[in-house]
Parts: sequence; structure tokens; C-alpha cells
Amino acid sequence: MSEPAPTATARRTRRHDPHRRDRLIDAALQVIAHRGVAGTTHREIARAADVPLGSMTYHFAGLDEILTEAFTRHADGIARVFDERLTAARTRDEAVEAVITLVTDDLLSPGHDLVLTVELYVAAARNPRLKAVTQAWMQRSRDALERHFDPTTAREVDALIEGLTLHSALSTDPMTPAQIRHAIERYLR
Amino acid sequence: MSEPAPTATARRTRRHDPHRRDRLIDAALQVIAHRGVAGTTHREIARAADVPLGSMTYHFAGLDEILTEAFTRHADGIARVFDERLTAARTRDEAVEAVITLVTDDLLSPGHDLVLTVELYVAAARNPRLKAVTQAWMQRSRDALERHFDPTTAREVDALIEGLTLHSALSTDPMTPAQIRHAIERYLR
DNA sequence: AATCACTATGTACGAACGTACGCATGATGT
DNA sequence: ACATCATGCGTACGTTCGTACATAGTGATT
Repeated sequence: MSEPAPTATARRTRRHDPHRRDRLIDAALQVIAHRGVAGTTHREIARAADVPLGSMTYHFAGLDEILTEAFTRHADGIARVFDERLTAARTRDEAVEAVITLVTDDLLSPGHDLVLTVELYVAAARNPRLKAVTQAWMQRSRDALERHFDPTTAREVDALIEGLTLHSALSTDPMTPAQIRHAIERYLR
Repeated sequence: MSEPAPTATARRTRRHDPHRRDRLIDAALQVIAHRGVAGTTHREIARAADVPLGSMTYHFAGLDEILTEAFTRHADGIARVFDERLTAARTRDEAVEAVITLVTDDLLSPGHDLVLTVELYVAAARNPRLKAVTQAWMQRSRDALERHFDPTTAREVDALIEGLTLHSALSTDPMTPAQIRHAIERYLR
């Protein structure tokens, strides 16, 4: 996402590091995914990015600022994929396929940390700035869906996507791609 | 849920307090709802229940134990309502109505703190005991739904319920009961 | 009434935290 | 070449936390 970090040994001697702020935001997302928002501290992020603690207060006004920027990056990334897939679809059938692909390939891919999304929801419940991030993201998803479906359907299928993703992620017995396809097609065809 | 607590002044003089453990678990749920799991500390719970700090270590082996018991109580409470509504339904149509009532009246009622459920999901991602609580709850919901619907439908509608509740709770423009009814009926009828 | 097991309480300690701040350093513009 | 200033760095302070523990009060049993 950003430029590679200087190696640990290099950092001990060299100091120049443009994009450090960017790397810190990415590091914050890693820490959130691994330890949760509760376990995300200045020190953990600094360790993950291999920068000294003092760097945190220089680049960010406080922990809130880091969290906001990190979650904004996360939401924007997912929303962009959402947009792209649905914009590429030309017909309603293609749009249905796009939704299925979104859930099975993008949202539930092993590399994608779904837990980040749930962490965002929880944090948003008590942080107005994060609530705004969440709502902007939801609005963007719905707008993308409305390229192909009427507003009511868009809203409903948006909720369905949410439920399918969440339940699949939380279950020891996750839904198969075929089951997800079945659920979405049942709703949209 | 439990017996009323002795008043603050009474506590200062008297000490006998059976059901204190129960009250502490309820207090923990209140604190989780207000401050989140991250802001839930021994001291906050003790303050909410108006007991001294030392009482926490006596009644619970650690913070994990309190959280587990609190979330177990939360999940059991919702699952019980779920069971009851679906057991009371005699026909498929009544079952559909029961599901609608569950979402609009029970899960989304102003008194019910939906944020507790999301907090549980996040905590469960990193706590095996809480993961077990979540999965037992999901299984119980699905079993209840299977009294009236085939397993595939049960699973899908369970996910739909999740998405509808979550989106309604997070949105500034929450879905109306009519919209929720529309979404569920579209799926089940 | 005496005893005892259980429950309740206040306090203390070490660890981890957010944040502030003074100093060092390297890039930049002249 | 040199001055300037944004950036990088180490450290320290005050706060809050989980937890332990010694002591004290209480209800039950005899």
C-alpha cells in the first residue's frame, strides 16, 4: 500500500523516512486486526512499524486520530472494490454475479480481515467521527447497488450482505460459496 | 433481573449482600453497554454496582471471567426470547410474524442494547470462551428457526436477521418496521 | 455463647498506558 | 557553505489498570 519500510538495522542509524505517516496507518490496521482496538496502543503501533515511540506523538495528535485515519483507509478500500465491481457490471444478471463475488471473494477472502469491520462498528458506536466513516461507507455501498437495483432492494440486499459476511466469519462451520450464492440469488432473482 | 441493591448509604454501614455476584454481572453488562468492553474495568463495574473494588477479586478470578459470565447472560436472554416466540408459533405464517416481531420489537427495541451484541462479536474474535458462547447462541437461533423452516432457509434468514438488525442500529436513517417486514416477507413468502 | 467458614473491605504494588518535551539530525533553499 | 526548520528520537511524568493480600465483619452450626 505504501513504500517499504527501512529495515530495522537501517532505522537504527538512518532517519530519513518519508511516508512514515502512511506506514504508521497501515501498521495501525495490522495491530487492530491482531489485537483489537482495545489492544491498540501507541507502543504497539510503533513496534509494528519499527519506529520509536516518540514518532507517534509527532505524526498524530492522539490515538483517536490514528484510529480514525486507519478505519477511513479500511472503509475506503472496501468501498472502492464495491464500486468497481458494480460499475463493471452491465446487466442485472452481471450485477447479481458481482454481489456474489463481492461476498465470497472479496469480503470473505482469507487475506481480508473481516474483524476490522466489526471493530469499526464497535468503535463507531462511541466515536462520532468513526460513526461518520461507517455511514459514509454504507451510503456508498447503497449507491453502488442502486446502479442496478431499486432503492428498497438495494437497502435490503445491503443488509443481507452484511449478515452473510458476519455469520460466515463468526461460524466454525462457515457458509460455502454455493450457499452464499443460493441466498443471494434467492433474493435477487 | 436480580434483587435490588442495598442503597449507597446502607452499603457504607452494612455488608451482608447475597446475590452480589449476580448484581455484579448485571452491572458489568451496563458498563459494557455504556463504555464498551475496552472501558470495562474492575473499578467501573464496582462503581456501577456500588461495591468496593476488593469485592471484584473475591467474586471473580479475573476480568475474563466477568466478561464471559456477562455475555453468557446476555446471549441466553436473547436466545430465550427467540425460542419462546418461535415455539409459540403454530403455522408457518405465524412463524414469519414471529421473526418480524423479533427484529422490530425485541432486537431493535430502544431498551435493548444492540451494541452489546456487537461488543460480544468483537470480544469473541479473540476469546475462545466467548466464541463458544456466540456459536452456541447462533446454533440455538437456527434450531429455533428450523422448527418452521428447512435448514437452508433457517440459515439464510438467520443471516438476514443479523444484517437487518445491524444496519438498522448503525444507520442514522434506521429502517422502519414496515421496511423490515417487507424484507423478511420477501424472503419467506 | 462460642466457633468457624464464608464474605467483605481497604490498601498497596508493579506494569502499562498516553502524552509532553528537549535535544539531535538531515533536507532544503539560498 | 550555511542557516533554517521540519522531522526524528529518547526519556520522563502522572494516571489508571489488574491483582494480591491482610484484616475485619457476618451468618450458620453447635
